[in-house]
Amino acid sequence: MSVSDLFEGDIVEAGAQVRIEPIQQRSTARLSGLLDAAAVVVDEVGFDRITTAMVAERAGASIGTVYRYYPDRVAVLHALRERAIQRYRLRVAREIKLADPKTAWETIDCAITAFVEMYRTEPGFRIMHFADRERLPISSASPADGIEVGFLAGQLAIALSERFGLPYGPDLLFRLEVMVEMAAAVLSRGFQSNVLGDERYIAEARRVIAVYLAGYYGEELEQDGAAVPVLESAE
Amino acid sequence: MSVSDLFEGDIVEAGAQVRIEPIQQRSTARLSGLLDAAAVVVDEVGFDRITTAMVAERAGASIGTVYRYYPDRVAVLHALRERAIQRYRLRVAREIKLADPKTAWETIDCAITAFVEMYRTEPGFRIMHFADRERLPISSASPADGIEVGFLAGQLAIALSERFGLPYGPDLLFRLEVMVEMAAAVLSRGFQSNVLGDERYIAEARRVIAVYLAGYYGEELEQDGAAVPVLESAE
DNA sequence: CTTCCATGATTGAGTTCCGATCGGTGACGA
DNA sequence: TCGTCACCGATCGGAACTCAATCATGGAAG
Repeated sequence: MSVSDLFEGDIVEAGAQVRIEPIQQRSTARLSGLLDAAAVVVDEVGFDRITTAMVAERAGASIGTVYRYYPDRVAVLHALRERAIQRYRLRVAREIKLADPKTAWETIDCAITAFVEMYRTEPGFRIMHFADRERLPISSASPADGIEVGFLAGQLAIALSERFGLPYGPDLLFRLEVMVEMAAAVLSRGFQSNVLGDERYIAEARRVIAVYLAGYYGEELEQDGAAVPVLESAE
Repeated sequence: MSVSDLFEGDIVEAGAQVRIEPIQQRSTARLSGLLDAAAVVVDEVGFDRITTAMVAERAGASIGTVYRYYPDRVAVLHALRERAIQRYRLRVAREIKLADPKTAWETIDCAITAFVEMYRTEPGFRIMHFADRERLPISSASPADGIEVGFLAGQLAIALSERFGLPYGPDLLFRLEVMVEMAAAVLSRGFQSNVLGDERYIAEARRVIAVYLAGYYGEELEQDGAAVPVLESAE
């Protein structure tokens, strides 16, 4: 089983997203068209100001059509987020196939690269960072572990343990969860003032994550010839 | 000049927050009462679902009063965020007075402690992490540096350079900006599933920031017997 | 110290606008 | 050709927001 396969499967939808599953073909196009419109509108006016009318108009549909598929305004945003997550996962998979990572770090780096790519090409991707996550239960792995795991941390944990022998368990999940939060925060900060993404923040995100990973699992790490500060295994 | 003084002054309000500055005393109470109500409502129903009617009722005021002070619904949220920032700054000042930090790291650690305290005691503090920051320009220091600096990073930069000799400049600002993002992200994650704050995330946030700081400015020191990277008074 | 009143503060019914519905119409596919 | 799917948009309910009337305050005048 290839690492990238992990990122290509379907994940269970958390809660009913759409009211009606599309049957005919045109409706599938409508559905994604609505989300496309929502994505653009989000970029244009922000979350607070988005209205269903805007989405409908932008999608060339009527109000009723929006409500045929989504129960309310926020459900549209949730769906947008879900789709963004799905697409991000696919992009990670693609990136992994492309880069063929030989280490755990390179694998994680693929996830970072994919994240940056998404920010640059996917309208409305900011929703990943800014949406109110409280009310967006994500598919969690094992609450019994005393930690709810986001989709990315969960998938990476499986990939890294199976492929590169990192010991699977609460510790790995926790650390990946921390990594995901840190990387997402710094990267998003890089896109806050610069739509193309401030390269300094992007580079720093990579470096920070590399150091963090090395601190727990790695020895020394070379990158571009420059000596990167590395953390020794604590304890 | 004490370090904590830096965190006690007033900062310029970014954009007109309130329509009318309160003159009489009772109105000041009303204003903060409205924000108190908003904070509670935010915690209860989330951002999307908050209504001006809820805020008014919870504050024991009428709808009209809300609109006397705030131009619209989102303005209330913005004001709530501004106040949270103000209170956080005061709390950092208090924490610094209390802990009397001897190193740059200890100073930053005060900011972390204050952040955790705020999460625990200040209703609606989540707004710091979840609000759409795009439309909330914060008082920036010097856009000419090629980097917009958040209030915290800016203040910390001044404090750390003046008190502990860290070289002031774009690099320091950038690194503090990164630190702020990382710490806020990990800490907020710790409060996502646990209202009291998951201690593992809090501890990890401290550790990560300490390591990051040490990576640029520090050597190693001892703390609590365990080898924890700590920053010496630089220079 | 009391009265008085200009002005700040508050109210809540009313207006506008947006979120959401639903019955009617058109389009697909079998 | 008919049953079902998809779409529309007038319409309703409720939330955002206004404003003219009313109340409260605190300082000035006596």
